[in-house]
Amino acid sequence: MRIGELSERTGTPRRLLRYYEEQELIVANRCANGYRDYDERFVDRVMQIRGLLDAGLPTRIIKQILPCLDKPRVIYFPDATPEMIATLEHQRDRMTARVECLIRNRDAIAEYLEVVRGTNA
Amino acid sequence: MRIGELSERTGTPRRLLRYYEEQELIVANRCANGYRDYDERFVDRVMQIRGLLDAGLPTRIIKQILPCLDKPRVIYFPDATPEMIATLEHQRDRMTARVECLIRNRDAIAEYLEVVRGTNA
DNA sequence: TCGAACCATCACATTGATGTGAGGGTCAAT
DNA sequence: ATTGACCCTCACATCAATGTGATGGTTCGA
Repeated sequence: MRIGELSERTGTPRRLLRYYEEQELIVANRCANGYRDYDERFVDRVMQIRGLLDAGLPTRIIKQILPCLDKPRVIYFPDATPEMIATLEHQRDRMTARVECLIRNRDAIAEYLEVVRGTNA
Repeated sequence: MRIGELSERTGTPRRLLRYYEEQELIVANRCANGYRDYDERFVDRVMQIRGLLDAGLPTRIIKQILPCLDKPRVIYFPDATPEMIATLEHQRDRMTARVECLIRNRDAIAEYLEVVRGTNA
């Protein structure tokens, strides 16, 4: 598929798909005429990127963790340098902290909503 | 306490404490000489702000949800307009989505790390 | 062959969260 | 009274993510 379809199917502006490519989060094939050519897997991949961006991870970090998230678990051990592992562990812990913070605050919001609803009902 | 102490105790640059005030996330008292004056509660409050920012929420949204997160649950119903409630519900759902995305990806990272560790052990 | 609807690159603008520094008060200790 | 360590405001700079538009090539159907 071309960039327009991927854009529609992921709800992502073309501009951003090109930007993600520039940041090396995705690598598109090119047709003979220079058009980008994506296969189905890019839909999930792009949604994953958007979710992570939305959750506060910068592209630089996403680029580092994406390669180890591929579905058919293919691990290229050459990539698994000690530094890489340390980075991943660090990011894993940061994500856990984020999750806790989000849950804590979301629950507080939910509780507030319930009190308000209960009072107004 | 003054801004320097709050900065140290929260690990937040003074610049940012002033920025949060400018964005109306916090409102500092002023001493006679114009210095900002914070009490203990600002420590938690600032950490909460930082956590939410780190989790990808913009100050504009944080400003909206903060008032309903105060510990001694004090609900000012004048604030609880239908729009406000709708906003809160929307943010609550977005936060849930973020949590799910983060957990999914964090677990994938953790799994990767375990496989790598297992293989190298 | 012409126009619509794609695609490309390039470049400049904006927004939000920050960094940094200038220019200048306050205050406590010397 | 001076110095050092605070504080103030203001303003410009930066960075990442994103918007927007200029300029031009490709494809396809009327």
